[in-house]
Amino acid sequence: MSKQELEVIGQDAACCPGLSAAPLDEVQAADLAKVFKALGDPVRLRLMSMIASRGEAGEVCVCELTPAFDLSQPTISHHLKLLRQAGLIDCERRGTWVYYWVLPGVLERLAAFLTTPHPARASA
Amino acid sequence: MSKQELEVIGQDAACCPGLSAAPLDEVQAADLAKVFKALGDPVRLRLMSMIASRGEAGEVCVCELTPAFDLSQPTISHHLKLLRQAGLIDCERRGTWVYYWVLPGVLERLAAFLTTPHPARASA
DNA sequence: GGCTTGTATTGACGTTCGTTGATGCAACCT
DNA sequence: AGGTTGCATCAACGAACGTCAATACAAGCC
Repeated sequence: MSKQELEVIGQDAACCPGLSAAPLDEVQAADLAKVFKALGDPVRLRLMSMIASRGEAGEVCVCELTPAFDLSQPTISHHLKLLRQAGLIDCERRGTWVYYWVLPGVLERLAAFLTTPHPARASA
Repeated sequence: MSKQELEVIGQDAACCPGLSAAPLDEVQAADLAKVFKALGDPVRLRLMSMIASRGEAGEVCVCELTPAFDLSQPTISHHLKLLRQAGLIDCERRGTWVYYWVLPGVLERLAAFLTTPHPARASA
């Protein structure tokens, strides 16, 4: 039920130069785009928000997520899968229920990627 | 050649509670999702990166962007339009050429949205 | 065992997206 | 004026996406 995510937002190192640091090469862009694409849907953004608002080490049961939407249960399950494949969340089954949480540090690394300034070239 | 963008990432106020602050409502999620969706394509991410790496108040001529890709000129033009409609960049025509730049503060606000912590409820 | 509940997967459908060639428009240059 | 260059728009196509009903799987309970 784990290990299927991307390793894009680096976990260890600073994933990549930063958006403004230098032009991204095709590989970096393709990997990062998957993460942003995962966030680029209203349902998935709300799911992320509902999970993330539980705070550090917080969890949410799927049974709390599904009824918050006007969508079928398979659809919610599908969106959760995409968020997981993007490396944003993970889940664990406990008894009958499945709990989701935000992978620690992912949001911080994404934010850092967006704001890392370019290396204000000394020559200019 | 301007005024067609979203006003999602707030310009003035802090746009919205923050992803982890509280569950997003449908309207906030729909608006924010458009921004992330705009970044959710490898070509657009590279375009953003190429423009952003010019730094504050930096500009890039389209004539520099197009040849960096293995895509037709209309395709690049289309992606630039989407980034502009998402409120991430703007452009101006000067003579024969068109120059693009990143709207100031947008990336910072997006990053803040991702990392704003939830209001560590005092009761817990 | 069989029944029930919670979640994931499958297969299909309509819609949106990324791409292109053709065309249009704006500005420069003789 | 006519020709050329840079960029945007249009119309069309295939691919990817979001959604659902049906089904399968997992775990608890009788």
